[in-house]
Amino acid sequence: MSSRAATRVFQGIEEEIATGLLKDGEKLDEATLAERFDVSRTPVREALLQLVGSGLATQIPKRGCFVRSPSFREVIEMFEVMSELEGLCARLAARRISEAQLKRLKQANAGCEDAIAQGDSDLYYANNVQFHECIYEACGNTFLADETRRLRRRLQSFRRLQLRVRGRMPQSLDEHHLIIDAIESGLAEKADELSRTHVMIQGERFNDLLMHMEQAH
Amino acid sequence: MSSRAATRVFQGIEEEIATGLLKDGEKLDEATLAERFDVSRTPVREALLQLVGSGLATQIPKRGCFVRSPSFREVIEMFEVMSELEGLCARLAARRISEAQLKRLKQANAGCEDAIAQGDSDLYYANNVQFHECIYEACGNTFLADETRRLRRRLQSFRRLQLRVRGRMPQSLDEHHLIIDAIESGLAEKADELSRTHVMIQGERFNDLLMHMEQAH
DNA sequence: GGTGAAATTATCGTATACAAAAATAAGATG
DNA sequence: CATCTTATTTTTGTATACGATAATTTCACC
Repeated sequence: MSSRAATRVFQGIEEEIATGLLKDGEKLDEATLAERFDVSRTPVREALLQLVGSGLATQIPKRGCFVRSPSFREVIEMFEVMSELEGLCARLAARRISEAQLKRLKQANAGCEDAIAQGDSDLYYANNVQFHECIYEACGNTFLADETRRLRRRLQSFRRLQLRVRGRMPQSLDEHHLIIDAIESGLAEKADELSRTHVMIQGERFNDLLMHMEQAH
Repeated sequence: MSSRAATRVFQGIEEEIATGLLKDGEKLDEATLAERFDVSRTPVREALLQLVGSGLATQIPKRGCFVRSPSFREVIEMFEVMSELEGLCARLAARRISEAQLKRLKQANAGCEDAIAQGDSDLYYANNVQFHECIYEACGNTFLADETRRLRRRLQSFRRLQLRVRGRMPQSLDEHHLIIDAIESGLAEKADELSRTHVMIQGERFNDLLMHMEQAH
């Protein structure tokens, strides 16, 4: 955790948006937030600026900031882009990965297997992050890796829910194995294709999940 | 022009970085900038935050902000991502473009032809922007379009130089024609492939340009 | 003369104060 | 009673003031 109040507020608001405490369209009142986080308006304003920068809020001049949860359509659009970026990472990784990186990639996946054996979805989540992180590093394009992480972060809250969807974890693991094989064999196009569908399936699962949640209502 | 001082300062610094007045690694001193733009430190700090957010500066806690021009390697990396995004835009556009959008796409390209006939590189640049803008709109993915524009904007200063490279404009136009044909025929994969190479050639040309500039020294 | 510690200085990060603009409420007029 | 105008209030955007931390300088000691 950073010692800066501004980042504390930023992460705080970010989390409240993710957990649904702050809903879409809700006004982010500077004075109220300042009081709630027990700081002055200055760090709150800095946090709001960063929120706008990362797309979680919109700012209307002289009218204030408002929560901007992406619409259903927008989430699908983000998954469409995410699948492309992940695909590119995998394609490049297939050409550029080192032995050490490949080893770590396999270790991360082994961690995923253990998590499934233990039925621990949080542990799976952590190892899954590692798995993808290995590919990002192996792609040899720092800018691409950063951009992909950024988008992954934005999709995080939607992604985490998906793992709870029945039967997703074992299927995800199967896909990981195929991706590793393709990368290890240097089959760039195959690794790309597999990764793209790996992500797009998550997008579709998100769709299923929404349907399910709407039915529950 | 915005009425906000913060955005004025942001755009001002942005331009000074683009024109080379502020060089890589140079310190962005809050007090100095405040005096130069005739505002207080508050809007300067907001501008710096935005600069950091858009990757033009880095911030070291308790030590201040510094200009962060992308390295040669990073520019190449950005082109690598850009080519992928442009490719995705074209692939989706091939599936989703409307008649009206296709018409505007052809008009933009006709504008490019005129510009070449007149030998006007600025006019070519303007119509070229229109050409790509049409594809962004036609891809039917607002998020993708926004992200691609964002990256295009960051590469702008490097891109503009390239058109001056000998023989680039006519070649670029040929590529446009092929892309239009692929999109019109609904050949998604072909449109993707053509667009990707279209951008990557620019990356390579940027490479050539750098070599040339280094020789001139 | 060189090295290390303490004092000084500078700058960042935050709080508060003020000004300007917009939203809201109140009142007058038809 | 509705509507337009005007006054009040709320809130944003900017300036200034202050405290804390890191960089720098000074000075003692080896």
